[in-house]
Amino acid sequence: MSDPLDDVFAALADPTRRTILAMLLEDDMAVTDVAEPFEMSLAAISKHLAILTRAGLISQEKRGRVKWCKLEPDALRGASVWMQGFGQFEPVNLDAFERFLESEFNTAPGDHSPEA
Amino acid sequence: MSDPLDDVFAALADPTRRTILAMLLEDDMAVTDVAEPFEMSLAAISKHLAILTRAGLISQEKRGRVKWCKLEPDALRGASVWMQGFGQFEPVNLDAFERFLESEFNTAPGDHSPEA
DNA sequence: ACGATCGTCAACCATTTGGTTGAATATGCT
DNA sequence: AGCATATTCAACCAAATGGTTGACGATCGT
Repeated sequence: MSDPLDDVFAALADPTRRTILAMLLEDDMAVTDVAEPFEMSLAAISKHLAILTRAGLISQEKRGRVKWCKLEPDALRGASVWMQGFGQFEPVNLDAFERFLESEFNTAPGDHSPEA
Repeated sequence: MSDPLDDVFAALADPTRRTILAMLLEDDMAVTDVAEPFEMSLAAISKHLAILTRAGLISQEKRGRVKWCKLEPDALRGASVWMQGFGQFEPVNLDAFERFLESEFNTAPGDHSPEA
């Protein structure tokens, strides 16, 4: 009954969560490591990660006692498409959009070289 | 001290507000007319519009006793760019993106034909 | 000047959010 | 077995959110 965009945008509305996503852009991380740079409890970060998971923006896989967090960038697609409905642009042709991105950046899928 | 993205994404997280934005895509509207299709008080809509205004997503101009609401799609740019930092796409060349959109849809700026 | 319309304000309310702490659970190490 | 580490759970809290209603100030039409 509730639009997934609700969860995605709500998840993105918090700066801590956006920072977490940016961190995960570089590499998958364990919950404890995600929490390390923040001045807030591990439990708080755990909640943030749960929210990101519910929004589909990350996935969490438990391996041993460590739970690994992985960015799921595809979850941003819906939101991105929605937003592109504004501006002067018409409802967007995603296939063409992807072709455009490919030709622009010549990037193989999943091949993002971390800059740090 | 607080990131404008906080306000933009928070504004977008509510389905009522997203619907309002979609309505304004077709045309500028008076507050009362924005409120009409919703089953909630005018005051509630007025608050939603205030939130959209604070996020920069719309502007409001009072002409006579009527306050006109106008979509400000540029406010989505920052959020859009932020999001495009994810996925497999690298930090995006917006100019190229716009050229792409132009060539795809061949649409004069502001010329959006409403489908309803 | 009067009444109707447009929109906001103020007070209130229930629910959600973002954080805390301490206990609990699950796994790994020796 | 026993202890340390990784993570969540539960209870709690303050503040923010999304809604209501009723009163209010502006402006329009007659």
